[in-house]
Amino acid sequence: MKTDIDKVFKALADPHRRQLLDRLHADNGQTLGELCLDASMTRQAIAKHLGLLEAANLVVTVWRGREKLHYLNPVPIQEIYERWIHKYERHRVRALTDLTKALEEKCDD
Amino acid sequence: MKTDIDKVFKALADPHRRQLLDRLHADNGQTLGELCLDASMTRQAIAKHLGLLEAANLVVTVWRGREKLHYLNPVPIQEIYERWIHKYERHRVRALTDLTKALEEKCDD
DNA sequence: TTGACATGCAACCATATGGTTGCATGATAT
DNA sequence: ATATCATGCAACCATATGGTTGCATGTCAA
Repeated sequence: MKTDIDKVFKALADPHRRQLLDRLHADNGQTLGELCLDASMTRQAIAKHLGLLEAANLVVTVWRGREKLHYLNPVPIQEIYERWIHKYERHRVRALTDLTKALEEKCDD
Repeated sequence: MKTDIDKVFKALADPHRRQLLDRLHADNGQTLGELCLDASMTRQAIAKHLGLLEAANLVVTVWRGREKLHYLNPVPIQEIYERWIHKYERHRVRALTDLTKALEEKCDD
């Protein structure tokens, strides 16, 4: 079984999907049709990408008649930060000194 | 051609690779052999994962005799935050209100 | 010097992934 | 009512990905 956080990382791994999030970030609540304009792939391909983003809870959808509106959900991105990136930030300085020390020793040969 | 940031996102997409980063975070400068202990796959598989992490500049290596030491490089993770996550954080409240408003309208049917 | 040890390289395999095409379904507008 | 529009579903395909096995290379230690 995939963890929630794994689904989010996987969803973010594709540049097209990140671009879709960017487009929703610029203009929230777009329909599938709108998100397909000026795209270099078929509607079905984009619908699949949106499906993955939805499964990762990065996008939430609302039906309005026959249109499906797509909204950005910023919560999982925030969780990636808090549960994963943040801990590396805390010890960032130590990791960097480890690294530079190792690289210096390398040059002492 | 893959962008730098894309390589980092791709590298972070695999749970085994994130686990390797976690292990280096806990104990920096480990050899390949050490990183293979208690792992459920072959040395070669782990070496491939480390190769991707190195290509994404998330890990930097130093040779010491016949051993290869692996160090965590926190810089790309920080860049992911600054160049990508941060902008979503800034408009987080707006995105959330967009979302809840849309969900409320959905219930007004 | 020779054997053991740490790692690299390459071929190969199964499955996942990203994309396509074709058709089905349900809502809207005339 | 019916044609059109927005979307979903399913089969299919090529390539990417994650893993394996087998062998080669270079370093250390006896």
